[in-house]
Amino acid sequence: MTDPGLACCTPLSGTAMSAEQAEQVAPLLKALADPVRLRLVSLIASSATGEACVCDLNDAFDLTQATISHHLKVLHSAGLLDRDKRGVWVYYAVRPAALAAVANLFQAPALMPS
Amino acid sequence: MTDPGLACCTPLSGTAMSAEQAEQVAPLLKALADPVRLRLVSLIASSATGEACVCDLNDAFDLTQATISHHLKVLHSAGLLDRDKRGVWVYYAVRPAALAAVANLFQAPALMPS
DNA sequence: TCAGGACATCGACAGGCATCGATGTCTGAA
DNA sequence: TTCAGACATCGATGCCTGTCGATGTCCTGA
Repeated sequence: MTDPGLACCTPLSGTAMSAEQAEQVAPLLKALADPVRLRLVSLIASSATGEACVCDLNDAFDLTQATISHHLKVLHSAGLLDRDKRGVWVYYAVRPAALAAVANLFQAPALMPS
Repeated sequence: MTDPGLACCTPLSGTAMSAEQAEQVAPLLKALADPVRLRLVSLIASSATGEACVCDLNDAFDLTQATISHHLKVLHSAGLLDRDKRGVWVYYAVRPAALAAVANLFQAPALMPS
């Protein structure tokens, strides 16, 4: 739409992230972009053993067990949590690699120019 | 729900982020949790001048000008972008403080236990 | 074998969101 | 004053999502 001779500003550089990269990372951010899920990940990550069982996570929220289970499924489907069933209880643990992938976003030049 | 005498695991630690913290950061992640908006921020952040005008951003996507304008509004409303109208053109620039707030999330012990 | 508990799944509902075409607003130039 | 272009806003539409109650599945202990 913009005529080169009348460009309003310098053309955009080529160091920005690609559409493919954005499509890959956005689902991770989407999974984390909810207060409940953010706290769930935080609760699990900050536990002494690095994991937490669903029963304790349920107690931390004023939400139905079905809702917590749904949020855990979303986080698990996004690859942010590992699921381990031990007897009657189910334990969730964070996947450091997935979290690191998001963390790298905010240290890459594509997002943090300084 | 869980009887203390029959606890399935050690109680959750207290270093996790608070509900208020989660409510504050989640909107920022939500604004970034879209491939188009992620690329918009990346395009702006990686430009030589640290800002970009809407006309160039429009050209980078196969989307309507109305849609791009909507996404820019979302990012601006979330506090991630600054808006500066100069004559006919509008320039958007990233707010490093807002991006840093999100980046700090992934370096805080509440999310990154290691 | 059976009962109870932990967790997942299902169906439903309300609200939110990405996208579009159409239209409005503002600015600079003729 | 008028016109064209840059950008925002509006209304509509179809899809996605957070939440719930109800139900299903699986495991353990009696």
